[in-house]
Amino acid sequence: MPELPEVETVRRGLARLIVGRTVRSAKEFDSPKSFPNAPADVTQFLVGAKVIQVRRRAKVLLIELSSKYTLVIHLKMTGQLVWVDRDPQTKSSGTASRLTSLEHASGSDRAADVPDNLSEAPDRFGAGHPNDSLIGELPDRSTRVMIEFTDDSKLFFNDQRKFGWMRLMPTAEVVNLDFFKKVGPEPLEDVFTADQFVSRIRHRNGTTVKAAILDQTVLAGVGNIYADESLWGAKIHPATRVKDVSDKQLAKLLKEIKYVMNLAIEKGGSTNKNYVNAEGKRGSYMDFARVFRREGQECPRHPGVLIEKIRVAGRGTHICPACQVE
DNA sequence: CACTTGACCTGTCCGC
DNA sequence: TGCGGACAGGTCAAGT
Repeated sequence: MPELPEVETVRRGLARLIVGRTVRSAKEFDSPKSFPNAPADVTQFLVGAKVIQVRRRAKVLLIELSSKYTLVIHLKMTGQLVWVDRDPQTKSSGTASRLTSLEHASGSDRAADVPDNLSEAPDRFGAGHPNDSLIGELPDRSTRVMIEFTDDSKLFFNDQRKFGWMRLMPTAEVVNLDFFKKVGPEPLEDVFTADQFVSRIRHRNGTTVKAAILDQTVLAGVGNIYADESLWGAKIHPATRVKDVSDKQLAKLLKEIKYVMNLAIEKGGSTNKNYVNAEGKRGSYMDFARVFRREGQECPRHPGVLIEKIRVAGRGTHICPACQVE
């Protein structure tokens, strides 16, 4: 799925595209799997409601409605939230300009925290053209929910693997979800310090450092791509036990997590395969990735040394055997 | 309790 | 070309 930078990119797009719009109807294509709310709830709290704001916590999107209900959405591996204007033919020309800045979310434009030795991301050319659309005519076979607004524009929840979910619930009850009770701090918030990170990750001293940063209760938002990218940045082998990583190395690791996530947000996220933003466009971080899905290519720090793919924490894992020694 | 593995699904790619 | 198996950005539940 989308990891934190991808979900944040979708959030920013939705904040621009759907805030202020009013829901006319909602249709679920594979009831009740994706959207199991009772039809009566949908009628009462979704239809007729206006979108107030779009928030994010960890990898979860929260679309707040004027009905005091919120759509809570987790995209998991292949989920997409795509907004389509009412007339697809004018999509490219009309979409962005027609929608003036309804809201700019706070803290959006913080500068990337760039470690000095990594001030330039390797700009090897990847396959992705940042604005390529991966979306054809919607709905398609992966569409699970379609929400139509009163201006005839539509929001599609597509999800090929059907791991994702969408729930309509009272806004006041969102904080009581088990996931939100357990999930760790937001890594990009300034109040989350290296000391806190070290203290939290030390509770996972017995496992590998990669498993620990993928653990959403340690910190929120790291997934497989940014785990590999940040561990390479910090020159830590992913299979190293947390107890064998020094506080200083862990502080460096957090700095790298912040760096890759900020860079990824700047690049509109990573499109490995399915991910698209709220306008159906891919992200370009993969063009800047140093190790993720680059097995067989040279390490940017070690010309002649090839990146390897191994398995750590049950996940495909990319390392430079020269800089990341267990 | 801490940690690891399988399950959830569909699609794609790779080797035989 | 067809078929089986492995694998894919996440998170739970069940197992050790």
